[in-house]
Amino acid sequence: MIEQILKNKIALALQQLYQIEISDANVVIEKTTSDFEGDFTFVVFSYLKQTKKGPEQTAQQLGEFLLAQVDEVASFNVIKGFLNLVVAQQYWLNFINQHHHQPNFGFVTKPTGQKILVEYSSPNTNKPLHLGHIRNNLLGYAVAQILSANGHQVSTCNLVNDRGIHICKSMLAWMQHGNGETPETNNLKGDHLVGKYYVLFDKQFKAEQKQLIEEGLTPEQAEKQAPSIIAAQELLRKWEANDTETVNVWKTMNGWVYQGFDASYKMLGITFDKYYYESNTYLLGKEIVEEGLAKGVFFKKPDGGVWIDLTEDGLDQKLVLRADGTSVYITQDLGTADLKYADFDCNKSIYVVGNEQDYHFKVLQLILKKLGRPYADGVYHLSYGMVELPEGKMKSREGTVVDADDLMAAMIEQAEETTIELGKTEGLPADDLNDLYNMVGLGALKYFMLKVDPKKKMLFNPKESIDFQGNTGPFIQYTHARIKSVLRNASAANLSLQFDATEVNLSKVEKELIITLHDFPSQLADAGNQYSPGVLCNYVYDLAKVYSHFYHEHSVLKETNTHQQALRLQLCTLTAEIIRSSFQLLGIKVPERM
RNA sequence: GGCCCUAUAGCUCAGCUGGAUAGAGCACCGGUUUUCUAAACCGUAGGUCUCAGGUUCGAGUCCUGAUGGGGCUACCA
Repeated sequence: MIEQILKNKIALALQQLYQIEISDANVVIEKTTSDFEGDFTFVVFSYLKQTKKGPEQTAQQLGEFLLAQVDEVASFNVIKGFLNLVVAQQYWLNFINQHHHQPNFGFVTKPTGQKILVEYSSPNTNKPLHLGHIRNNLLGYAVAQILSANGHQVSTCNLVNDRGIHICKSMLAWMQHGNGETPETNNLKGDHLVGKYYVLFDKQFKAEQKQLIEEGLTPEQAEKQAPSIIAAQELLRKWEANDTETVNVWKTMNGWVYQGFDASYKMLGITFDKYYYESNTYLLGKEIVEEGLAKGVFFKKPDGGVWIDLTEDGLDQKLVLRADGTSVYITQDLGTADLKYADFDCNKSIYVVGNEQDYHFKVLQLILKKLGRPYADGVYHLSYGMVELPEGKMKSREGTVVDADDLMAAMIEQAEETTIELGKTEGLPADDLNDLYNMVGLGALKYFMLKVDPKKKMLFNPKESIDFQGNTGPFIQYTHARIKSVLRNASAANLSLQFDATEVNLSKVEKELIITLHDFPSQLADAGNQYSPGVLCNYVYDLAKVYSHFYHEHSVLKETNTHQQALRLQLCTLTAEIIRSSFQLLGIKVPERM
């Protein structure tokens, strides 16, 4: 790529002209702002002390050096300390000619040797997935795909939180009020059925608390003494004692939930290489506590609880094992971290988990480091912000959640309405239309969630639904469909894809399009390095916009210069391919027509 | 109390390791269809980048402090 050549030669120039020693990796060049002539810009200000010359003079000398030494540099101009370099048209034409028909252009095919495990989704099995889970799932899936496209060996896993007091709450309510109701008898999706009883428990629990408070108890007392919660805790004890009936109910209800989750995951288009279940892992980590005590990393308090003192690292003291010998969250996570490392031998382990657990993961990584785990440095918490509604935070127990299944269905329905409204249904069979509604509705949803910087909280307004115009998934899908249409027509007319470089002229927008296409590999790398699908979203949107501009300025099929036409066809081909492959990484499908 | 995140146009968001006149979309107003798909394109308008200092050739970006919003931290996961 040209950037590398330029950096290399700039480093050489600095060394030969001014005896400045700098590695080409540290040379920074950027794309020239559109208001100025040139393709790449090198800013000389920071080198002036060493060159002992003025900015214009320094830039001028560097420009002359590059012009003489680098074939690809056609000309240059200097404005203050900015050296603008113009790359020869031949370079751009060669680039498009070489890569226009390369599938998965920009993907790293040579393995980096890095093994990465991405844990995401990690749902509780007491209620259906909601909007927040959608963000998690899409992020985890997309990040795994992007890392894979960057040449890493990526695996994914889902740590299912299938035990604990919250599950017992749903179980209890079902045992009390379910009358044997099942997903089949009621034709209700399994996870929704279980969620219904979770809400029912909470209602009952709240009512009991209210009554106890009226009877003179404090709110704290009422919360602890309500019959429901006592019964749920009893159920948890029975579960831990492996009581047959309890375990059977637990298995049955979790089974319903898994069926429901599978359907939702399928709809979302996400998969996992491995499932971990907390019921199998929740006892892990106790040996590590022993190990830590022996190593002096942990210490025991008089009551028997085991702690770690992280005050020197700017954190607090943290409990790692209760006085009664039972685990806390971090105990299990230590054990699970070891387990994952044993299973996958990964040098990078990514946890896609909400930002309310920032502190927890800081602690986890710190403990792993202090224990001398070889994989500790590779632990990375991909923290994402909450999805908020206009009314504020979602509360699953209060029913103010946006359900994942409902939302997806609503998006697809919206896509259908809009498609019909625009009269785009002509000539397509019903099956294809249904596929299209799915692609567009889910594409809108996915793009909407992925384009936002993960660490920022985001606002989702279900009433306004999601736009299909502007910076959206459907706009980009539409761009793809239009290109495909052009390519279909071109193929029907047997148009040539070969051009002679001496017979073509690059217009401004054609060149802009080539430069944007050329930039894809580095954007993909950025998205990988930053674990941010948003980088890719913004890039593809930018590409689609540049293409649209090109589309409106030039016609392809009616171009009479066959060389120029071939060039344009190549531009179309590569644009469509990059849109397709990028969207694939984001988990979004692209239609051939829409 | 301590720690973390965040603040950019009326709204939702970009702005990469500091670079030239801070960008999109939506909404608003105006224009474009004998031209390969108008879910499109073009144009107008909209900004003290929360505030105050500092670092330097140069700050939306880095540092310090203040304020607003969110989160975590007191044996839940």
